[in-house]
Formats: sequence, structure tokens, C-alpha cells
Amino acid sequence: MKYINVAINLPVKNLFKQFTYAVPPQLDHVDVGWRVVVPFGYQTVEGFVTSLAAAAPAEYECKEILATLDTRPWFDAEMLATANWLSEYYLCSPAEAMRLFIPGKTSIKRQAVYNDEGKLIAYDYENKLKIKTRICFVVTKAGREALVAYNKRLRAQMHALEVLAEAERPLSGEELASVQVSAATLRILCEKGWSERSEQRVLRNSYANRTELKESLHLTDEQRQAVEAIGSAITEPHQETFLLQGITGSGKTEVYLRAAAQAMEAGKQVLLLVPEIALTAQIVKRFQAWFGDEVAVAHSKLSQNERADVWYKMRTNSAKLLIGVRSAVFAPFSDLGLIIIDEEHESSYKQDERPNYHARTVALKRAQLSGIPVVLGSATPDLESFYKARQGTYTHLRLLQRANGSMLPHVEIADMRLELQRGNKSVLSAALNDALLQTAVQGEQAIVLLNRRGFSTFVMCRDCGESIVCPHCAVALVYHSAGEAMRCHYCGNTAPIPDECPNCHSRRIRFFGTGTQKAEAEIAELPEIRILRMDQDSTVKKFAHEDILKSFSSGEYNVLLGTQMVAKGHDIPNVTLVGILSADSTLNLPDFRASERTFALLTQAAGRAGRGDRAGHVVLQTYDPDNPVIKLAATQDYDAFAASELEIRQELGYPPYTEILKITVLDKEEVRGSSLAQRIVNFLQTLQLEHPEQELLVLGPFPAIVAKVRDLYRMNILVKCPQMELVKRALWNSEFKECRNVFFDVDPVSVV
DNA sequence: AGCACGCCGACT
DNA sequence: GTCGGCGTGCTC
Repeated sequence: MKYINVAINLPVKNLFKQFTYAVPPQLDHVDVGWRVVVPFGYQTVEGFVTSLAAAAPAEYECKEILATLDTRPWFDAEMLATANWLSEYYLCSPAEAMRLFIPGKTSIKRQAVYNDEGKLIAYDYENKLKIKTRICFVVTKAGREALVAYNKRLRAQMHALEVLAEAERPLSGEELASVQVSAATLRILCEKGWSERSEQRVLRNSYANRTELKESLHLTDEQRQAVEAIGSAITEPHQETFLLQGITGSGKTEVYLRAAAQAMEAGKQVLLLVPEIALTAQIVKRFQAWFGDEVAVAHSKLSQNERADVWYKMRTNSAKLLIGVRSAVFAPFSDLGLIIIDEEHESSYKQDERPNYHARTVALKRAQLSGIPVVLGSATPDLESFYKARQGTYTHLRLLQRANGSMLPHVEIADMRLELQRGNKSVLSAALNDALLQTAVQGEQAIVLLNRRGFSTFVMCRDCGESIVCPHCAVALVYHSAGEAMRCHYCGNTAPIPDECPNCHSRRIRFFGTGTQKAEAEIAELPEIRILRMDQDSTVKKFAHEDILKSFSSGEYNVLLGTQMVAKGHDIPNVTLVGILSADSTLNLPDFRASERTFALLTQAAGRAGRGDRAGHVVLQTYDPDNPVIKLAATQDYDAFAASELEIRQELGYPPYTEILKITVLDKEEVRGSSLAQRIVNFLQTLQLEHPEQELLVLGPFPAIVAKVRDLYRMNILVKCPQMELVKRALWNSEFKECRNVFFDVDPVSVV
């Protein structure tokens, strides 16, 4: 009997343990990397075979596995190694890491098998993912011979054989009917043995028929050099990471296309990661125009079945290029040759729930294991990537010129303090007001960016100054005019607007802040303005995003107002003005990345202006015009910003000069939570004393900025260390690893 | 995740 | 006296 160790795929955090099962003789082919169905306690669950066990364990009698889920192992050696590394790096269980590679949460389905008398005799376990198939026809050897012999009297049959012989793939009845081959003829062909039926898997593709014409621009010198550099790592495959730093409009996509084409010509597959698929419809279209059906797309709005189809295409090499969001980094490839990460600085590459992986980190690991190049593209690289490029760890490729020779926009700073002094209480400065009017008169378009943070409307009592907070979370409720209710942005609870203050019973309650709706109303009042709003509420549908951008670029509207998403990834030539309502609303968050994020957002937004033949104009409204980040964003000088910000990071001990780990303890009892947090801190301080050479720093515990969410108190601990391995290993071997209410966020995006 | 085991409050 | 609350622990 063969014995295997299995990681159980249950959505629990603290199941680090593996379990040994026996393999019955009929399933003897099962090996490491297979997905199996196993009895586990009172249930039947999916498991991953992680290793072979030498012998039957002595202490207990182990159960037998019930079935396999696939006809081949799901994990190859590289995927297993990546999963293994991931669980150690991100401090999660092996099963949690391996689950990321599966399209969907679990894939098993139990089917009851009955005998003739209707009695239950067994259960059949199968893959719950439905494989859509259809009957197709192929020509047989005998059929080809019959075609050569050609019998003139069998006109329809000869025609059918011709069609089948010419097609390089099996054809469906439907396809054959469209070229005048009837079902009757096909039946005869099959009876004669000239043709055979074969069942073909049908792959669902919601992006079919959305292609546009291939356009090929000629490359600038900079672009050509970048393509050549990347090409050399493809033709002589080795791991090399390129930071492609190109200003907005410098044509990074053109470089991606050529690099992808080179890899595909060499017979390799390509993975292109994008921050959010909805914002990148343009990039998908351009790649489809070049590569047609070779392109597969994966994002969170695909159904589990669609996703499984995409995975299947990549694994069987029937698609060569995968464009996808964060989770696509876990796709199975048959022969991956290049990974491209667009807008690599975007925080959406970091998963904000456990395991809190970063797609870029995972991609680099997979590339290292496969020995293939990675291209990181951005106008405003993550400071960590920029630092590595400057150190020479990454190859630095720069695009300093706009591809079509257009000018960078002119940025004007509007001091909102002066506006207030002058009695302007509108959300629009005089400068932005005038610029909007002028844009409308000239028949041009404008984008207005509103950072939701700092703009949401909260409800406050005028007498006692208390704002109305969520009863379950430590945050203010936000007023939504739709439905006349207040909603908590953390737990989603809604509450009606009270008549009187719950604190002092005053009836003098009023609304503060400026929401999207208020800004929209104010701008809409201007003459000649036809405004369109884009935010989370207006983009729930699969292609709603694209539709909004389409109707905006058609000229139906001349102002597009929205949150961060209006700032990214689209190119509308008639946009000459970009207004930023509050440049500093993200700047003052208590987070070490606030400056970096603000700079990137302002640069991206400004880059939307003047991408056609007309010069762009940006109005940047701020209450803090002397802030160095705002000033540098106005000149769009990334290098100067990076230099000053890196200095600050070094001084304060933040990445890229140190690694950080955030540990969060959740408990509905505040005291119990803080005492557990304190125990973790004590544990780390002991480690600190034992290893003074590690330069380990432990901060906290302190309550999170949002100290309570859904009635759970949150305590944070921050660990800083230039090399985190030792700390991670210590935690891995500690009791805290399996605590249900302790969460590790390795390389957190935010420390609050 | 399920499910059992186990130890404290309000009820037929 | 017991029904049931959910805290804790186990599943090869």
C-alpha cells in the first residue's frame, strides 16, 4: 500500500497540519501534486498531495483516499515550489497557499449512485466544474482515401470530406451546416467510417468578438532599445527583471506588445498582469488586435467555470497570452516565457485578505524558479522597484519621451485657502471654474478627479460636535443620498438618519463634507457642461466601465467626474483639462506610503490631459500648496520625488531599507486582545535580545486607526527588520502561527 | 468548515 | 433538575 501526505483544502487559517492517507491500488498513479477527495472527520473534502509517506503510521490507522479530481496532477514542480515558498514567506498554511492555484474555492461535488432498486450503493466524487462539450467531426484515414478515389456520384459526401480534410481541427455540426454539409451526410460518413465523431471541449469566452484592428506604430529609439534588451532575455532565456520606467504617454504598451510577440514567436507563453481588468479594456483590445484568439483574459468577474476554462487553455497551451489581474499569477502554464506587470506600483496587486500576497513578489518568485524574464512597467514605479533598479538588481529601462511627441501638460496649483479667504465656498477654485468653462466653449473635454477619502459626507451634531458613528465599528457613518440613509464603509450596515443627536438629543444635525453627488451638482450648474459620473456605484456591471468611457469619448458628455478610477489607464484624445479637486486628501493619511501614493495618483491623473495633438492643462487644488510632494507632482519630476522620499524612508526605517511585518490581533474583548498582542510583543522582544545582530525593531501593540470593525477590536504590532527570515521562522515555530485571531500581513501596503 | 465535548444561565 | 448558549479542540 502506498501512503501520501495531504494538505486539506478547508477555508480555515489554522490547519497547518497535514494528514496521512492510504492509496487504494486502483488509484496507485496518485503522486505529489494531485488533487484528491478524502474523508476528513465527518465530511468529505478536497486535498492536495504534498509528499509521499514512507510507511503506514504506527499510532493510528489511516483512511483511504476516495478519488482523484483530475486526470493529471494539478501542480507541477514549479507550482509546488512556489506554493511552498508562499506559505513560508507569507506565514500561511500550505493548503491556503495551494488553494490560490485552484480556480474557485473547492472543486468537489458528490454524486449519489443508486442501484436498480433505487437503493443508495455508493457516492461518486467528481470535479464540480462543468466541462462544456459539443460533438464535432473529423475525417478518418479511410475518408481521406475515399476523397482521393473521388466518387463523382457522391457529390454531398465528397464535399463534406473536402471540408473536413481542409479544416485542421474538428468541426461542429453547426459549423458544417454553414458550409452546406447536412447532418444526414455526416451520419452516412460516420456509418461508412469515413468520418468520426469526437467530443470537443467548448471554452467559454466573454471577450470573443470584441476585437479591433491591429495597429502598428513605429517605435521610438527608446522603445526599440527596451524591446531589444528584453528580447535578449527571451532568446537566451534567463531570469532578469526589467524596470520599464516610462512617463505617461511614452508608449509602454507598444513595448509590451513587441516583447510578448518575441516570446510567442519563440513558442513561449506570456503572462501580462494588469491592476484592474475593467480599467484596462484598452490594453486587452490592443493585445487581441495583435494576437487574436491566442489571448485569454482572467479577472474576478469571470464565473468559476469560465475561469477554469481559461486555466485549461493556459495549461494545454491552447492560448499563448494571459491577461489578468492579481490572481492570474497563479495560473498553470505549459511553457511560460515572459511575465509583464503593467502599472507595477498599483496597490491592487496586494491582496488585502489572507494570505496577503503581492502578485509582483509571487511573479518574481515564479520567474526565478522558471528562469524567465519579468518586465515591470510604470510611470511612477514603486519606490522599492526603483531602488532595486538603481542598485542594479533590476535592469533599468527608461522612456523619457512621449511616443507621439506631445508635450507634458502644464500644471497649475490652485490654493484653496486663498479661495476661502476670498469667500469662495464652492468645491471649484476660480481657476478650475474658468478652465472648465473654456474647455466646454472650445468643444474639448475635461476629467475631474475627486478623492473619495476626505470627501465623504458624514453627519455631525452642531451642538456637541459628535459625529454619528457605526455601532459596530469605530468609524463615522457616511451619508448616501440614494435611499436617504447612512452607511458604514467597513461593515456595510445602514442606519436611517436620526432626528436628534443620540448623544445630546439636540435636533441641530447637519451634513459635512463634499460627496461625489454634491460636486456633480455644482459642476453641472455651469453653462454648456454635460457631466458624467463614474464611481463604484455606477460601475457594477461587467463592462459598465468600458461603456461609461465609451460614451464619454464619443463626445456625448464633456466632463467626466469620478474617483481614482478616472485617473488610470485610458486615453481619450479630446481631453485637454484635468481638475483635481483635492490633491492633499490622500496625503495626510497616517501612513508611510501616503506621499508615494499621492504622487503616483497626481502624475497619473495629469497624464490624462493632452494626449492628442493639443497641449494639456491641469488644475491641482490644494490647501497645502507648499507641500513638497504637491510641488514635485506639479512638475512631474519622478526622480526628484524618489530621491527625497527615499531619504525619508531611510531615516525613518521603512522599505526599501527594511522589511516590515504587520501583526493584527482581533478580539471582541479589548483586554483579552491586547494581552495576546502583548504576549506576541514579549516573544519578539526575547528574540530581539537573543539576536542583537538582526537590528530587529518591535513597535506596539497599539490600537489600529479603525480600532473596531464588526464588533472586533483590532490591535496592531509592527515589526521592522532588514531581513525578516529569522523573525518569520520564529513565528512559524511559535504557538501564534495557528492562533485563530492573529493575522500576519507580510510587506503590508498600509501600516495603520 | 463542521461537529462533538464541555461547562455555565433561564426555563418546561 | 435540563435545554442550550458558544468557547475549544479535533479531524489521518
